[in-house]
Amino acid sequence: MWQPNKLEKERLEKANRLEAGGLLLYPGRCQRSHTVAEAVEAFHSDKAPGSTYVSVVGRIRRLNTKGKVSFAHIEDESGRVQLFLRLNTLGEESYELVRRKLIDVDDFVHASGTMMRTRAGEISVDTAQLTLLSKTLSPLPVVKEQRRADGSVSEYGEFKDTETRYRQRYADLAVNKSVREVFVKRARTIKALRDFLDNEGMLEVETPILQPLYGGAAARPFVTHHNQLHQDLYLRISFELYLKRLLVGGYDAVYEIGRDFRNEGVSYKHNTEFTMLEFYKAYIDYEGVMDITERMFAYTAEQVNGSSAIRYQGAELNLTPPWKRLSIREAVQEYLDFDYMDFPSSETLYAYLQSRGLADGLDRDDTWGRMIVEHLLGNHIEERLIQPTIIKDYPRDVSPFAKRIRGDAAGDEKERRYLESHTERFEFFIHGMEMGNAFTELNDPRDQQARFVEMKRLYDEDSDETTPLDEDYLRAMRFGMPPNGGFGSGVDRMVMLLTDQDSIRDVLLYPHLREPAPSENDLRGQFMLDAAVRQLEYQLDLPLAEKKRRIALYLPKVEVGIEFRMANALEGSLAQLQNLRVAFAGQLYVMTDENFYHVQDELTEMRIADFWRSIT
RNA sequence: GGGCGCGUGGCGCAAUGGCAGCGCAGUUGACUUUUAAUCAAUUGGUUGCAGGUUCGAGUCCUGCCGCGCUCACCA
Repeated sequence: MWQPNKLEKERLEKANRLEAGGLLLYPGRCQRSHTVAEAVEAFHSDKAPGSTYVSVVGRIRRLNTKGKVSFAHIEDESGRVQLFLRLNTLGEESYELVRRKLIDVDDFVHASGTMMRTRAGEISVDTAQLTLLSKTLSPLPVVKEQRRADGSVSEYGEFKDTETRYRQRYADLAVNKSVREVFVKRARTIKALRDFLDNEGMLEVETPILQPLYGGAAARPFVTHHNQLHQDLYLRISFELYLKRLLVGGYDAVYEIGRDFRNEGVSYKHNTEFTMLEFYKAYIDYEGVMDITERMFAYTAEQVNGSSAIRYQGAELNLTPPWKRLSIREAVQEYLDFDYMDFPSSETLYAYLQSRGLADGLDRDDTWGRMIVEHLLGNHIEERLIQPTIIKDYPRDVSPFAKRIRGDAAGDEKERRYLESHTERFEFFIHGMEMGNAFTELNDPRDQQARFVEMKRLYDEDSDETTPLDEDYLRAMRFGMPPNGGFGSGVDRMVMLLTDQDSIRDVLLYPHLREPAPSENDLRGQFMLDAAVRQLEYQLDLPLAEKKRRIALYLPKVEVGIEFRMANALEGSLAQLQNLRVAFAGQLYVMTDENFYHVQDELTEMRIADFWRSIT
């Protein structure tokens, strides 16, 4: 339950006074003739001064009450404009609302009047009519701006506590314009990607989010259950297998932009759910995908920021094609100065890396491919790939859906082994961050089946790397899948690049956060209700209506003061309960999964640890 | 999950273990061209939660909760 603080009580009081005076606090409609930006524009193209009459709406962001004349800035999505509020123009009654500050900063208002310029030079609405559109009961955080002579804006006071900003994104957006701009650019990014892919002749499709079998990537899935069908379902970790089935169905090229879910840690570049873009195009290989990738990134950057050269975290990045392309083998040669093909097994490679002092944090039981990709590339090379770089030709055991590399070893044993153990796959990196992944897709059903089996042999059942064998996917492939190139990329990371944000959370409107501890008031209410409901549910066999009646009677009698998340803790471990202190009067029953305890008939206060001891 | 850091009025921040303070916002008053308006007065706090050490804890110790950074994990 909401417990208004001092500021909120003041606003509630104002709201009551306004309402008592017959004012509508939340009228259903208003007449808007211009957006704020249009109103300013109209003033500029105004031939005769004072001839432009506008009705604008917005939220009050600044209010300067000064005797018989006042100034307010209102803001709508298009920008801000000043309201010039004068007793003579506005009239006694309306002006009184302003002068008495019954209309506050943060309220939504409607203002009508002619456009004018104040003596200080600011274009303003000479307000003749001011109407409240929505009364704000909780004030937003205070942020003041100063516009300097050179046009730059500096802020005084900020709303920057990250936790509150993420949990109360609406307040963050309402106060921080730069945050709003990020999400405008995000929308433009996704639109640009769609436009680009549509123009490439690809068909946008939608595939299941709930899948009976997950696959297409190496990640732990979320599991859920369909009650009626008695079926476990996975939230997808990628779209890959469903999209490629569509190429079997006869589409030349398909793409999907949507949400993936991975049950893994969060970081500045990982969120449990994130937006993925995947496309598959028949009759091209990974070289073709590279070309599309480069053009797509350059195009999107141009659409969003007006240039394919961008500035990210102080670095100048040029997304203009062509990008640097090199094989992972060449990358290791270039950055770490050795040829890993000289160490063709995980044992020999590990021994060599140890001798070079490069084995820190490396698991000696890892597969050969993982040592190269996860360790050498991931830990030693990735962070140095600042300008867009395509790294291609990956070891096979980490690439179960990519086609073997082509080429002629010409009798050279080392080269023969290289060709045999590598696939036509590439990842690309910008500013040290992996941006996407692509292959010449495997379309030989026999090879694909062998890969599934091989993965099962190489990785434990519960390893992230393991990919469940998908019989239906193999069946689809047996019907004939055209040769094709596929692509997958994290859209959030792309938005990070284009908006110069260093955390994925800043490009997600609602990033995933832990459940916060509920306030004591919430707990009090929740606990009282739980206690009452439980008492009735388990002690009395009554019709629902009677239960409700008794709950209503019972509630006021229960006086509970607790200082923790009681509801959750009761289902938690004993250790979690140690610090709880519970005080209650009246009859109270506490439920756990197995037991049902009658606690006390009279006032009791004890630590939960003691309570637990007394009943076990 | 490990390490480091942070948590103090609505927001931003102070406080060698010794009276919890400042700015903004708010409230009251003055002001008919302000724009971080100004001037005068003024309200507002169980310092994330629970224990402990101490004559005395925002500060030190322990546990817990949350957030950030980082490592691990991770296309």
